[in-house]
Amino acid sequence: MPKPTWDRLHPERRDRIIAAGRAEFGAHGFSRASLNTIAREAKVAKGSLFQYFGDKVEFFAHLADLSATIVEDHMAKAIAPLPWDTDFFGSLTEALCQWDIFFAENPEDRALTAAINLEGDDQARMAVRQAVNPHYLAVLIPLIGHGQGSGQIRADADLEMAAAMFLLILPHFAIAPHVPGLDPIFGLDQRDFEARKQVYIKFSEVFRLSFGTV
Amino acid sequence: MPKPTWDRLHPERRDRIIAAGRAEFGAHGFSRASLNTIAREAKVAKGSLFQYFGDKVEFFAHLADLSATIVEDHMAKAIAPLPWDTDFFGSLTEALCQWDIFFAENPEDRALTAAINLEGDDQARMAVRQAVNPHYLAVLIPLIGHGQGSGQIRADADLEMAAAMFLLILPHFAIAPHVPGLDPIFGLDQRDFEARKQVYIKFSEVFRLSFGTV
Amino acid sequence: MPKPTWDRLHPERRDRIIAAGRAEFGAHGFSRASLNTIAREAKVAKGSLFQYFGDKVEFFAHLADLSATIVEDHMAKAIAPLPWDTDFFGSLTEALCQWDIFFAENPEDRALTAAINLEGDDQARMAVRQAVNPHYLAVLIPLIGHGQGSGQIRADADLEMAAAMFLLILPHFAIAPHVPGLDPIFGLDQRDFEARKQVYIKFSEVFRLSFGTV
Amino acid sequence: MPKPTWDRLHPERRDRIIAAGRAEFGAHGFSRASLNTIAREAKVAKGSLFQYFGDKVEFFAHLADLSATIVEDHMAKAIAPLPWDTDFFGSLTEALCQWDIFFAENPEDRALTAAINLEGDDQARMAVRQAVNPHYLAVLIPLIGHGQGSGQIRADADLEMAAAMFLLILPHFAIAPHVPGLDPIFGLDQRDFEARKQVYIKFSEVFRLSFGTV
DNA sequence: GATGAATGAGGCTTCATTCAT
DNA sequence: CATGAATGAAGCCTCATTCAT
Repeated sequence: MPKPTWDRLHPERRDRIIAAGRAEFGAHGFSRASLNTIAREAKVAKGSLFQYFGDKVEFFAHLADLSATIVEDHMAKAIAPLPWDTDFFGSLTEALCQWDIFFAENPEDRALTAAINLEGDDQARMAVRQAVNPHYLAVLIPLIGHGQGSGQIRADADLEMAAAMFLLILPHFAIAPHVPGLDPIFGLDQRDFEARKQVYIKFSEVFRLSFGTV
Repeated sequence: MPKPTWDRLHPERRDRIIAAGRAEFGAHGFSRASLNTIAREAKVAKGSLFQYFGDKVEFFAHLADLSATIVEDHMAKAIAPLPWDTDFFGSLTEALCQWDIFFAENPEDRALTAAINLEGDDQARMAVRQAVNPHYLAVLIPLIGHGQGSGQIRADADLEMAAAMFLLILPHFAIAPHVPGLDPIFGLDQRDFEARKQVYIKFSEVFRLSFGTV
Repeated sequence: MPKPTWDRLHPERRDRIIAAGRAEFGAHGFSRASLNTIAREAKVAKGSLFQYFGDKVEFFAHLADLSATIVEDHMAKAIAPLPWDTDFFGSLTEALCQWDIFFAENPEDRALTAAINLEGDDQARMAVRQAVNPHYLAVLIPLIGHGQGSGQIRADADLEMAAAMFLLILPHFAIAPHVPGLDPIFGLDQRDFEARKQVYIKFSEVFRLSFGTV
Repeated sequence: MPKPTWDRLHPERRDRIIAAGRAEFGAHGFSRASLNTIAREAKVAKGSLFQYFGDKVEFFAHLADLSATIVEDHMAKAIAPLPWDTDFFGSLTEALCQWDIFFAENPEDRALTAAINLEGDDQARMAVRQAVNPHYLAVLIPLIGHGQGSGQIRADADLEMAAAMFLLILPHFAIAPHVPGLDPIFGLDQRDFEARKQVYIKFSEVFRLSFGTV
């Protein structure tokens, strides 16, 4: 989606632009982020940005894609060693903890995730989610399939429903602990990691009851 | 939250402002909504808005509160006649259908709900959700309690978790059928009501398995 | 076409804006004129201009209308005393001289006329000519009718053709003496008034031969 | 006027640049045409254009020259067979029809002619008309001389005036049928060819009365 | 209590031209 | 001779808020 120019760019320059973009879009969301600010922070002429991306939406979508790739890679590695075959739902809890930790430790990716999920502009949201969703599903789908293959998820379970619920709840778990006002019940934003872990345990349990074998 | 002036206003004038505000905030979300436009549509001086509300956020929060009240009232009435005592989860499906229908038939309340849930500005989002959440909970909490009282929800079920899941999924069910790109799995935005009803049935089933008595 | 605000404006402020607008549009034509410059020269906030006019085109059209009104008023007065009844074509020559003199002495109206007639943007040109043409015709039509009424223009002359030729040639006579490169044959831009007068005499003669009684 | 490099260019490359330039300048006029767009359409590096032409004006002037050459060649051939010696003014009508047809069938040359005649930038207009006018006159002058030689134009007619009028009216007849708002009286842009032909007949008659022998 | 004119910073985007490779 | 990345000024327009009337 970026223009060919983008790929031919000196890596150091490209990195400056990415860094500035991540910071700005993360801090203010798509609509209120300023390309002026990004250009200034990246020490790049305003017009240059438009040599690389057709418009603001395209730029945001690219950053979203990059971030989602990072998240996907990290999570793929983080959950690979877990004992899914023998303890699917325990591994799920652990995966949610890893998820929590990752976003706690990577505030920029977290902020971008928030920006992506809270975008109100139709066009921007569609572009950005189209870029991001495949990355989520690339991890989720095989994982759920694995659970079914190992006999821990019921053969007749509705996998679509499971995936849909994850797609709704994962961004929430990523963001809510750090964005005030998103979760008025658990108050995820006001608890420490240990307290949050209890929530993840409960959620895994809910999931087991709904989709797991008896 | 509105200034005292607001309440002393001629009702017809107040209604014009509310109507214009609902339309504008619904159409563009908080950040991109224009007070200029609202004043013009309401046939009211720009400055007047600031006689009634301290700022844009306060105005938005008030409209959100009003809308949530409408939704709460409607849903309370709609679900009262359902046979919760004898068929809690069937009633839940039916309630979700009513929920779907209400937002299908009331595009302005739906658009406001979307605006509220997708707002990226921290301050605005907190203000607005603080105004809205109590209305959701006012319906949800007694209902869940009722399910437990009638023995259809397990005595040891985690009611907080149940409420939290609802608070996450209800706005989604309200918005997703009409906002493109929110639900890439079920594709709620591309299905007719009958197809969506199947989703609600499945969700009730998930909920029964997680929280219901055996 | 201007917004109501425009008419309620303090006259002195309005005049400053008009003066700045005439100067800038006259100097650079519509497309290359800068609203920034106009606002600065008029000592008015950039945004204010948009309180008075919907956009750049509307602003330009208003200035064109004003200028055409000035020209119409001036010419109506200037040609009223001429002996049209007894010497139509002599009066025509004299009227063309007056026309020449007016634009020689009023460089801003001349520049605006040039800007109007040379505008390449379709939308702007249509808007602006719609505003201007009626003023030309308000003088031309009765005049030509007069010539016919007094028996100096043939009864069977094609008045439409006459009007059309005037509408084409009048702006040319207004502009060409002061804009280089428009008239490579007579070289109107390189001659003094007396030499130009010879051209007007010739043109009147052409006109007499085409449309006058024998 | 182009740099020497231009002539040494591979013809196919040169043609791509010409085609892209004609399309862009014709579509938007000189000021608003974009060299970026031209380079992209011609599949040529932006910088290359500046190897062939000193600047935008020079490029435009060259394209104008080319187009005028095409028009001149076409018209010279088209009017050669007409019976100027025996029916000068009938031939004139027919020539105007050919003129109309040519520009109806060659939208790019027409658009360029419009761009040339409506250019508001002094420098650009002078450059471009200097390039174009000789082509017009190369056809007009001998033709008018011919009319005089054959005794159909009066010996004492003012040929300069005749040429000047043509130079004003020919571009108008070329453009007005296809550019809205240029001709509010005849409404050339709203008529079909047959109706326009009536205008050309009338114009020839006007010309005959002014300059023809009795 | 109502008005609405004024503000001016800031929004995204486009452009002709240069110059190092 | 060709390339195309970089520039940065300038473009039009929008906005929430203030304040004198």
